[in-house]
Amino acid sequence: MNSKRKKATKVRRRLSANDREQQIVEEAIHFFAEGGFGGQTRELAQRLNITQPLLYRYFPTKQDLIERVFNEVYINRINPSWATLLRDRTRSLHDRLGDFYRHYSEATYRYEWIRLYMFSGLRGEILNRRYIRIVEDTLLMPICEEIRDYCGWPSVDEKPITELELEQVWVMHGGLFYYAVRKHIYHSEVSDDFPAVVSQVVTTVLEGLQSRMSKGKP
Amino acid sequence: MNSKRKKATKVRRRLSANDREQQIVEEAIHFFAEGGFGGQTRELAQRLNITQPLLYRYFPTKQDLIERVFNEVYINRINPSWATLLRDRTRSLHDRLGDFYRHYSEATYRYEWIRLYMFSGLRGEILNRRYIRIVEDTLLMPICEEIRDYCGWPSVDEKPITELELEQVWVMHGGLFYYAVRKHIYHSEVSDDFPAVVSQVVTTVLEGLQSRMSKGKP
DNA sequence: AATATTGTTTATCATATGCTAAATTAAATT
DNA sequence: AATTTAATTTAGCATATGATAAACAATATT
Repeated sequence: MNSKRKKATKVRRRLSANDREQQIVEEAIHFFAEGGFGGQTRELAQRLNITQPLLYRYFPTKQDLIERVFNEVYINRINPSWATLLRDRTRSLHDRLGDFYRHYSEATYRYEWIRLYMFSGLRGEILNRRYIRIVEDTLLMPICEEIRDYCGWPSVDEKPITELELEQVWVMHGGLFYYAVRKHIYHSEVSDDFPAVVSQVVTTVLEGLQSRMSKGKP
Repeated sequence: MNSKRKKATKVRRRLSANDREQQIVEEAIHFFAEGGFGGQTRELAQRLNITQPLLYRYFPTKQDLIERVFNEVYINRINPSWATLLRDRTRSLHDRLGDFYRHYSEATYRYEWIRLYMFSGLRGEILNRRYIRIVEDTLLMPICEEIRDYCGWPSVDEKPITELELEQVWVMHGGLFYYAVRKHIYHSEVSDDFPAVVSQVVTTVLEGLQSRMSKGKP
């Protein structure tokens, strides 16, 4: 049994190519999220307890590894069901937005996600513009439409969403995102009750917009 | 006269120590804002049309230059008169906030400012936490107080500003800041009428919060 | 058990990069 | 004009860093 336990606890020196590759990607996510893409491959290898040239067996260049990290972190992170949730008019818009931001924040307001996203943006990667486009089209525009309905404004068929309406929602969305920036990038003190913040903000925005209903806007 | 013009237009090869130092700092601001603090001193020197070792006559280390850049960009950027402006109850709060964000955005929503700020944050510099502290104490808290007055809520003496009230203002402030992040970091399309965005958002937030007055909050 | 496969390491290259010392030369001073 | 001062350049060091080739060794196959 001693030998068995030994066998069980012994760290396998060799992993299958698939396992090793996945292990490298996982560690690279943490590594690059902490220090940016300027981080050295030797240091990454050290954290993995492997030699640096081994990285190059799995990823021909450092850039290839970085792109793999992008794919791992950002592909399929936007759940299509969120748009469905947002459009479910059997529920109050306040509750829908609260639920949505609970899901959305769980998926994206994470240390690695936020930091890699900002590093990527500063690098000028297309990733960010692409992601923003998707957020706008599949999440913010639907929110705009639901706000139209909530406020009793004309439907989108009658009048397209204006730039200002979208910007209004962007400020809310960006303001909530900025909560995560303060937390994970500035390491600043933030409220530990994010759902309460969302509830408060959503209420304020919805009531604020609704109060214009009588004034004939948007 | 020919010689005189020649003399006037001729580029001086040697600058006074002060001029050269200032010139280096100016270029370093643009240089580091573009590519981050990992940018090479040789490339910076090339942009200045000087040799790289000359940089080290003015700044003993690269880090010293970086710190000088921080000082140049972030010291005394918060104008104390803004707080005065915000507290001027002879004007409508909507107008005061509009004016404030016009000034504030002119000072900080700039390519260099935004990007260096984010690079700095990702690096873990104390700069950001220090700056946030100042923003909170001298700008956001006064805004919270003015909102109290606007909504007819109890004064700060009777009841301190709650965490949630501050977070509400942070979301507005961060949302507007995020406009600049979208523009200067993601290079995304944003409305070119920022004052209109501010006016819209401020109206929404103020009306939204005021509509709770009857409900006995904050 | 012998052989083949492939995951891993060792040794190393080429270039990048922060920084220094000494030489050079433009400008100021005498 | 000669001399001094100081801004600037030339040459180069030490280490960092992405990447490669070949040797090695654990595991799978025969």
